[in-house]
Amino acid sequence: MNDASPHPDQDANLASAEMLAPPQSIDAFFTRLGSTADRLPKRLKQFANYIAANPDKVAVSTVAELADGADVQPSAVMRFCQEMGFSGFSQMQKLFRSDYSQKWPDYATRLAKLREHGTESPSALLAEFVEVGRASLENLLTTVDPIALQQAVDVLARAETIHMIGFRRAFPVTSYLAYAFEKMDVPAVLHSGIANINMEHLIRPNDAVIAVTFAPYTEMTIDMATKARASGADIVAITDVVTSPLARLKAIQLLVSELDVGAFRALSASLSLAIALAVSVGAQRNRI
Amino acid sequence: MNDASPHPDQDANLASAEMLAPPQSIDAFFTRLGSTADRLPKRLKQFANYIAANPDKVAVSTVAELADGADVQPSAVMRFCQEMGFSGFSQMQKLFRSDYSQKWPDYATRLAKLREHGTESPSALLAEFVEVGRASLENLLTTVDPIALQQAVDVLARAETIHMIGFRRAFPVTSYLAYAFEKMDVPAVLHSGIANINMEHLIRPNDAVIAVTFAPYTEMTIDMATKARASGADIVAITDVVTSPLARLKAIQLLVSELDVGAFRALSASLSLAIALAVSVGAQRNRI
DNA sequence: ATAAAAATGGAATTTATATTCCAAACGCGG
DNA sequence: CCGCGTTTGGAATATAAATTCCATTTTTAT
Repeated sequence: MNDASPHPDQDANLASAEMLAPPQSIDAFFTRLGSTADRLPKRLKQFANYIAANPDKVAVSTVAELADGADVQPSAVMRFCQEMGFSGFSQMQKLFRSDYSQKWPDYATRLAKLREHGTESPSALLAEFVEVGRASLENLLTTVDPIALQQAVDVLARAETIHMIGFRRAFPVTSYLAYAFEKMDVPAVLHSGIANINMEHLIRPNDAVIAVTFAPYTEMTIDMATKARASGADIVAITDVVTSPLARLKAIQLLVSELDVGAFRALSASLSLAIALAVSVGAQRNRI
Repeated sequence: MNDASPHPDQDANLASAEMLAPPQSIDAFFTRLGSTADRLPKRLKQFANYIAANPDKVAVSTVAELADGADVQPSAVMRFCQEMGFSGFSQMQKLFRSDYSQKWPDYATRLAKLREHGTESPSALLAEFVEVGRASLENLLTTVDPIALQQAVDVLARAETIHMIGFRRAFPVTSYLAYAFEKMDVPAVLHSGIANINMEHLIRPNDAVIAVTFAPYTEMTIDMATKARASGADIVAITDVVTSPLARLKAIQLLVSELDVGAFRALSASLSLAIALAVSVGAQRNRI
């Protein structure tokens, strides 16, 4: 923006410990934090991240509590406050406290307000997805059969290699599974369909497959799962209804009914199921 | 409870200073206040009215400040607290403070406890992810700035081509964006990093970039976003805190603070934000 | 590799805040 | 109008919190 400014009183231009007016608002505070965080030493950055993630705690906590939460020393908190331009913690807390009472209108009323403003604005749409996501998550606990889930975990924990199949709208689910398995050192292959190479022959009898697909079902997912089944692998299906084509394969079915907003859905429930599945499998494998 | 007692120790029957269990929730507190207020002496009633009218102040004020606001003496505040069953002001304030952060409860310790209890069944884990997902979704509405969101939509609707960058745990988000944009015929490129081909030079000045990364930030995402910025493209950042490295790029920041379960998170909030963003962009493009 | 500078952790100190105490004021029944 | 229990204001004390200080460790530059 104002690069030619002769007055170098911008945050960015301040080399270091020069005294500097304290932020006058929470917004100003976080703006400055964003532009300063890089330059901060380790512990101060650590604390900066903590309050960036927990801004609501500042108003109602003591230095010691915050320090504890961020896993730093109280003195580091003090240095941070001074680095941000405050005289000390108390002054900074005063800022957060003055902003605090404005936050009283809770989630419910905020949502209602957003709704009133018409479904035109992106925020209203976001509110829709949030609401639908919450509902889907609640449903998830009733649609997923705990026994089936346990079976799925057993099967996957026993498998030599886990194969993940899922395209288009299901791909975020499989790619997150792939990430989780990799992080836990579980041998797993993501069949991404890149270059149209079919890696079906990689699937061996002692392997297991996680197939993810929702109506309208992707042809390729069904195909690949069918072939995998033929070669003796177990199938765990993450899908939407019992009548899904995957049912025919004697797959262990984990059902997710995700609600739509228009033509799209939030995928919250599917992702949550997937990650819970992955972590359980990882835990069970390492336990052995 | 104690049925043997001939003295019913209900609030209503207590004439005066008998010790009495402190309220366990804000609701319980106000219920008791309502049934006790009449019996209180003048100054204490005066103070009761004050906090009934300003409940949000209790968590962030000192005794002296509240006393001042209600125009009573600090000692009156103390007597009030004790009359309500608390040991003193501090205990009462603790209740008000914990209730506030109830919106974002202390999951870290709660999860630690759960893990000690050995509740490692897959269903229990799933329940955790569902719970955390719900909390994250609720928070999403407070962390995402509606104005920034609108800006992001404008920028993306105006762009010739939209580029999506995000790897590892962020990849499910970008891949879902890619799916949504494709379905709405919005020209968009998913930079997947396949074959280590850098497609940075594809990014032209009239394009826009959606960069998605969460701590610990993926180097490549930052790199690519930086280069894109250098070639004049606008950046929309989906990230976790303002201290994110993407802040430096004058990006439009959409903040999602997702809670962890162990080393993983449910991604519910991030996905919801992403799809709301995509649909808004699609709608706005087609409107023109 | 070494010295200088910066950052850190923890204890010591200062300051703010909660809490208690008591004398004075008040209201009430005689 | 007087005595007695209750309530009140304000000062005194105890407690907890913020802030500073300094010795030790870590990083940076030479």
